[in-house]
Amino acid sequence: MTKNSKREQIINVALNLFYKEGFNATGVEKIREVANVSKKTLYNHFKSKDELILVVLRRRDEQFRNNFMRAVERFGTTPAERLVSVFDAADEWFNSKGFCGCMFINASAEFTAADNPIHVASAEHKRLMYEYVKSLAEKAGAENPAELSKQLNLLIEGATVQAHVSGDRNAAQTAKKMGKIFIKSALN
Amino acid sequence: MTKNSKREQIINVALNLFYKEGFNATGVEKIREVANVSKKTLYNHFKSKDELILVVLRRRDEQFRNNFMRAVERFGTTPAERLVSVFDAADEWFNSKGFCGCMFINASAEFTAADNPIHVASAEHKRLMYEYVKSLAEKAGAENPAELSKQLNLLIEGATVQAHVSGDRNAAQTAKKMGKIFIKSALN
DNA sequence: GACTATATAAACCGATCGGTATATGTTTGT
DNA sequence: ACAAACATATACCGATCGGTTTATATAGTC
Repeated sequence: MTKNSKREQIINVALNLFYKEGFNATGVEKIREVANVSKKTLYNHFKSKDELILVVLRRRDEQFRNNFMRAVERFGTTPAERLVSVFDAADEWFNSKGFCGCMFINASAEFTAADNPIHVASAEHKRLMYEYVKSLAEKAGAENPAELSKQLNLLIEGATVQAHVSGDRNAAQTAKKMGKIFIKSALN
Repeated sequence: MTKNSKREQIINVALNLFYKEGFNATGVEKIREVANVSKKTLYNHFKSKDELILVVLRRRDEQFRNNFMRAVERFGTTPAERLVSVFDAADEWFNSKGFCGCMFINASAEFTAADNPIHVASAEHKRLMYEYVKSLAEKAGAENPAELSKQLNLLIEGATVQAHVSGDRNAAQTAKKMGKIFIKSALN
């Protein structure tokens, strides 16, 4: 039970620090200190900082999509409703305490090269979000689920940026109003 | 004439390195080396790395908006056309060599605190882009120029993220198709 | 009770960080 | 021709970077 507790502790601490302070700005020593763990232990579990970042991103992806999907289900019941609910889920996220933008957009900003494993992992997260919304669109009987998902995701990304960079607390509502038009049109 | 050449050289080099490699990942020593300048000279012109970053962001804002506006004017002639052209300008940008996303989104990702001067400067750039599109919307006689500008900017942000994170070369075209709907609706 | 795995603290590595100091040129305007 | 302004190279500062090493302690398993 306590077998993986150290590892979990490191991942959780690293996730919070990376999200709030950034990846390059967060030193391994800081993570070690906050996690209350020896450096040896940290490097027993992760062979490098880059590997830790990748593990953290995988964890964040799981947590984020899980939370997002549960929020969508909470805000809507029918498939059609749930397409709209993605913006309510986004709204809740933007206005949650400690919101610092999208961790994967942030990661891509620090690791700009497209072939960097960290960048690739970020793109993968976006692909999974796309797949999720596409599956919602399919269940709702959208005309072109792939296109609708791409459109709704584009709106979410845009709202996320406005919420973070410009501190626009209503960005999700703006996007929701826009998204409804495409949803309605796709469900004819 | 060569009076400010050192200063200009430093700004240009720093701009390129910050954009391609990131802010925290780019050391002052690297900038000094590439700019072929002594460290003393660099610190005579800029009292700290943070100040240099702020100067670079101001420069980037000027260059970017200037270039963007000229592209918009190149792609469209009437005010109504030019509202659509913002997506052509974005398209050109996304597919230009060396594209690494939006420098201001990237800056906000590294300096997440909303009251950080660097973050504030990024928000200011977004505000100026908003004002520009709003002025286009006013000239085109849009019903609600402020709302239309916010919508179109949200689409541009979303496309920028998709283009950078996911490497989607067609993101601007997706956004253009979406934007046309709001433009048409606003111009009734 | 002995063995193995995992934990610890702390010293240490070379490299780099942002930034300063010093002492010596090289322009530049008058 | 001369002084002020700006340039240079280089050494230096303490702090931190990512990562390793060593020697010791604390678990859980047979």
